[in-house]
Amino acid sequence: MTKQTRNPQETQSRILKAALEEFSAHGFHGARVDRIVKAAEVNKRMVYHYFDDKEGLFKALMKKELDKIYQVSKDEPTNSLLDMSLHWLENINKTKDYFKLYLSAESLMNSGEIALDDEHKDNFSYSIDVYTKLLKDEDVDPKFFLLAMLSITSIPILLPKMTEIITGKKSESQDFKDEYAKVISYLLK
Amino acid sequence: MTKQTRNPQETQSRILKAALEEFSAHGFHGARVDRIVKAAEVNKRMVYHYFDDKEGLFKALMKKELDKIYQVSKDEPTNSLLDMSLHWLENINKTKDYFKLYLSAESLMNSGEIALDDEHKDNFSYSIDVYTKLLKDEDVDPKFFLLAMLSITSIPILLPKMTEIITGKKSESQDFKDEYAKVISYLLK
DNA sequence: TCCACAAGTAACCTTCTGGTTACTTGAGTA
DNA sequence: TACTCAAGTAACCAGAAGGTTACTTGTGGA
Repeated sequence: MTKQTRNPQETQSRILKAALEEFSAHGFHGARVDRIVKAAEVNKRMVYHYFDDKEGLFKALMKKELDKIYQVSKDEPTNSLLDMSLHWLENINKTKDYFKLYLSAESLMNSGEIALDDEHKDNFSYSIDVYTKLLKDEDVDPKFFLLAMLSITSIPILLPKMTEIITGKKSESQDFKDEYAKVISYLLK
Repeated sequence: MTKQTRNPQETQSRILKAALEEFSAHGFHGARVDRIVKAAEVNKRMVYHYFDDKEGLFKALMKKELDKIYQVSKDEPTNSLLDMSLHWLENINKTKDYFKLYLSAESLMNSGEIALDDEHKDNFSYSIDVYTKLLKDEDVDPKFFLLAMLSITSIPILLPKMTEIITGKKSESQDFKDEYAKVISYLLK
């Protein structure tokens, strides 16, 4: 196999990689196509060739990252509330990018600028089922419980700066996770 | 007092009001000065006259909204973890706008586009003190505990769409608050 | 071997958008 | 009353940003 002068798949994945960086860091409106193109070292035309427009690129990324959520979801334990929550905390790095992209999507959806596919919405039914069983004797709506758990695990991703200001640790660090896991254990004891 | 044809204070507050809407809905980069100007029914020049530039306007808003946080903080009960958390949930509408603005500020800070005044950082020391006392016999770092409580109360604001998808209720509704309060009670029982 | 089409390039275009210029008008005050 | 300066207006501008045009080049199949 000789080195190819053309490589559509690599071109696409280079674009996606650079776009993920850009959208995560700056959000949809803050992201610059020219920066993506430069970082990916591809011709600008290629972005439009493969993804139609900025929005198409964004949606392609969302889809790709949603798959990673499924991966983590697949391995979720079902035996206890605590283990489930710790599982999501443990896998924060895999779900991180999706949440960051989703944050942009939220306001875009609210202002009617984009509509997300339904697969992004059907994402929670499995977890709700499990929570329903585990919480059947409690006066707590499993859907609201899920939201609370989601909150706890996603905030360090969505507000890394605030997280660091408050706790003094970077949310990616093991130190952070260890100490935060104690809080979750305390809440679910 | 005759009706004035000029009213600098009202002009400023009209700009601020419209800007809050715009920045909350679209984030800093998604916000459009022209839309703010149109909604506020003022001349575009006035924005630059009073606030220098888009960033100045954004910072002025952040400052204004931070004051509301202090208001809620001032009335925070100190007797129990549960009451403290419920207090923030109860006052979600007052703190809402600050959180939404802060969300923009996070990525702007990370990419070095703006720097926030220190007052936005010193915001948590009081709560940490209270938590420290209440948690003195537990193996839990109060700072991390604060982060968890902050997460739970802020996510419905930051991700209203996701909140609605999961729970089926709008995060502003009393229905939502009542049901969510049960989760918090369960966690802090 | 040749052809059709996907892959890739460079330069360009249009619209949007934050910000400005140059000006007028009203209000407090000496 | 006249002067000064803040308040307000309309038209304009430069540059940024997303997207396109018109073109060349490589590759896989008939």
